[in-house]
This record gives sequence, C-alpha cells and structure tokens, in this order.
Amino acid sequence: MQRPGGRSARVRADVHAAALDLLQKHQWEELSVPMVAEASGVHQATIYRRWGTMSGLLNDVVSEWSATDAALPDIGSLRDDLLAYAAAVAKPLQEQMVPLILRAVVMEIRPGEKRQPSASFLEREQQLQEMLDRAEARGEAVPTLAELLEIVVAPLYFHALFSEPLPVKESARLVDRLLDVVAQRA
Amino acid sequence: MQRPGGRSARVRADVHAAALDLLQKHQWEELSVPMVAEASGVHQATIYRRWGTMSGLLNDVVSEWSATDAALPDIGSLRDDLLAYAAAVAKPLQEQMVPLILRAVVMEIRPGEKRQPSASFLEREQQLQEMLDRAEARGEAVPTLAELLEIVVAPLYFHALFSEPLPVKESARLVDRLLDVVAQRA
DNA sequence: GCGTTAATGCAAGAGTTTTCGCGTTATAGT
DNA sequence: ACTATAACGCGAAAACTCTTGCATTAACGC
Repeated sequence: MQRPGGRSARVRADVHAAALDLLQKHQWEELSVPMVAEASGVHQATIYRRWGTMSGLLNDVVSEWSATDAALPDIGSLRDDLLAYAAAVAKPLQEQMVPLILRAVVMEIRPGEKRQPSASFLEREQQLQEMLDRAEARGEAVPTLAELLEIVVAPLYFHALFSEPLPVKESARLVDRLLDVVAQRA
Repeated sequence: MQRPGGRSARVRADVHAAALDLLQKHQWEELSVPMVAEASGVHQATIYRRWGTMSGLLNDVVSEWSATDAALPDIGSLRDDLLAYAAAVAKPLQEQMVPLILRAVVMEIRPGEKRQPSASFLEREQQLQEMLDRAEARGEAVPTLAELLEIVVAPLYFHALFSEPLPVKESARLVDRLLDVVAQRA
C-alpha cells in the first residue's frame, strides 16, 4: 500500500524547493544530500531512502518541471505556431533555473550507453510533429521535425549552454530562417 | 620558483591518463580523487594539492585536450574549408570521450555568473573568423561567424548531447544548408 | 474513529573523502 | 657539483557522506 499523499507529498515539495533554491546559489557538484536535508527540514535518511542519491533527486526535480510544461500552441498559421513555440523554448532558457536543469540532463548521459530520450522529450517531439502535420493539412510548406530541431531549437540551446541565452525576440530570427530554408526548397 | 618539468610533468600526465581512462568506464559522479590516485599511482594528497577537486582536475584535462586540438584547414574554397571544419568538429563528437568532456564544460557553468568563454574557445572563434575573412577576400559570399555557429556547430553539439552524435558525413548537409542561407541572401 | 503499516525521524556507526604536518625526493638556478 | 626549496609521498586525523536498526508519526482502508 503506497501513500503518496499528505506528509509524503509535503516532504517531496519541500525537498524539491530546497534543491532548486540551493541550485541557484551553488554549483551542482557542491550540493549534497545533507545540505538539502538541512535546507528543507527533512531528515537526510528520508532523502537517501526516497531518492538514493543527489543525482536521483535532481532527476525527480527535472521530471516534475517537465511535467508541468505548458502545452503547445495552435494559433493558425505555421509561422505563428513556430514563433510561439520558439519563444516558449527560449523564455525558460533565460531563467537561471533552466540551464541548471539542462545541466542535470546532460549529467545523465552515461558513457557507452545508448541515450534514450526521456518520455517528456518524446512527447514533446510528437506534439511538434502534430503541429507540422496540421500545417501541412492546411496546404502550407512545412519543414521536417529534424529541420525544426536543428535550425531553431539547437541554436537556442547552444547559446544558453555555451554563451548567453538568446533574447526571446531573437528566436523569431531562427524561425524565419527555418521558413526560408523550406521556401527555397519548393 | 615553479617547477613544471621532470617529475611534475610526469605526475600530470599520469593523472590525466588515469582520469581519462576512468572516465570511459564510469560516470562522472562515480569518480573520486582516491580512485584516480589509485589508478595513476600518484598519492591522493598530491592530487588534492594540485587540482583541489575532481572538477578542477577534469578542467585541466579538458584544457590540455583543447590545446592539442588541430589547426584549422585552409584548403581553398570556402565550402571545402567549412566541410573540413565541420568534419573536424563532428568526428571527435563521435568518440565517447568528448561528450564526457563536453559534460565537464557544461558543469563549469556557474549559476548567476556571466559566462566567460574559455581561452581556447575564443581562439577557435578567431581562427574561424580568419577563415571567413580569407574567403571574403577571395570574393566569395560568406556567412557571419554567428551563422556558422548556429547553423553548423549548434546542431552538431545538439545531436551529440541530446541524442546520438551525427555521422561525420551528415555534417556536409549542415554546411550546404549554411551556404544556401548565404546564397539566398545575395 | 480505529488499526495497519508506509513513511519519516532519530542517532549511532560504518565508510569515504579531504586535510594536514612532516619527512623525502629531485628540479632549477648557481 | 651544490644548494635551496618546490613538489611529492606518507600516515594519521578531521570532516563529511551514507547506511542501518529502532522508535514515532500519520496516511489510507475499513
């Protein structure tokens, strides 16, 4: 018999909040379970039993964050949909929190192991594909999903990881570049 | 009076080799200074004194790896130069080692802190700019450095980080896309 | 409510990591 | 070759991380 509600839910929320808070002030490797325990008021033994390691805890935080991610737009024209989507990707990359979460994702890469995209990642790809399908049904010239990821999403992540996050309005430039590539092909 | 030569150089090489070797078999968080000390035959106190932390040690490994990075090509046509460069970026991303090193770079991102690109990164950008300048002097239509990074480099890193590294020959596709963007602008 | 027991708190202890003082080695300058 | 001392090795101690057994709390089904 599992008991996800009440106290357990409170503990989970407190620990997540403390972890995110500490993540703003320290780098990943400086964090420790005892630190999160201290900051959250939850006993360290509880954290070890529920999450095992600091890495496991961060995974759980990331999962929850991904889950609350907003749905994709369905505005009307492909360009507007893409603009809304690109802005939706670029905006959270502005906040300090998300590069940190991204970092946690990168950390999960294991040597020699085939990387399996997370469930939320796959779900997001499927939503994007549906957006493209809708546009194609309307008779618009559409890019492939791969092109969308390479031309719009990849630069956003690249900037966020390796220099400064791109301003949100700059993401429009990427969308127009994508549409140019598509148009030229026709 | 510093003493970089002789024994110190030997110690550095041994420790680096051991760290890289262990990095192939274990994930980042499993590594520890005592492990590297054991594997390298160097006393752990020495590692702590010279590098401080496991993270600092990996930084040093990355620095050395970047430093020995090959020079950029100067083949003749911009397209050939870009193809050679793209392949030079894509190839090491195939090896297991480099995603790990990349991971170490990402780890270095500190919360809230202005990210300052590493010296090798800046140097590399300068080399690229020179490549573009040479092509422009020859009268070719050239992309900006930002376009090169966004359209060619960013997708390569994106694939390597979030799914599977792109096959080297696929990088040609990215180069041609870049040149298409440039040509269309003219 | 009431009872069962999952989940947490607590504290001791086992295991690891990191530091430190001191003796030894061997590099770099003379 | 000789000297001064940077860099290293060593071992013990300090600090920290993680585990474990038992007591306590409170969620969920009745």
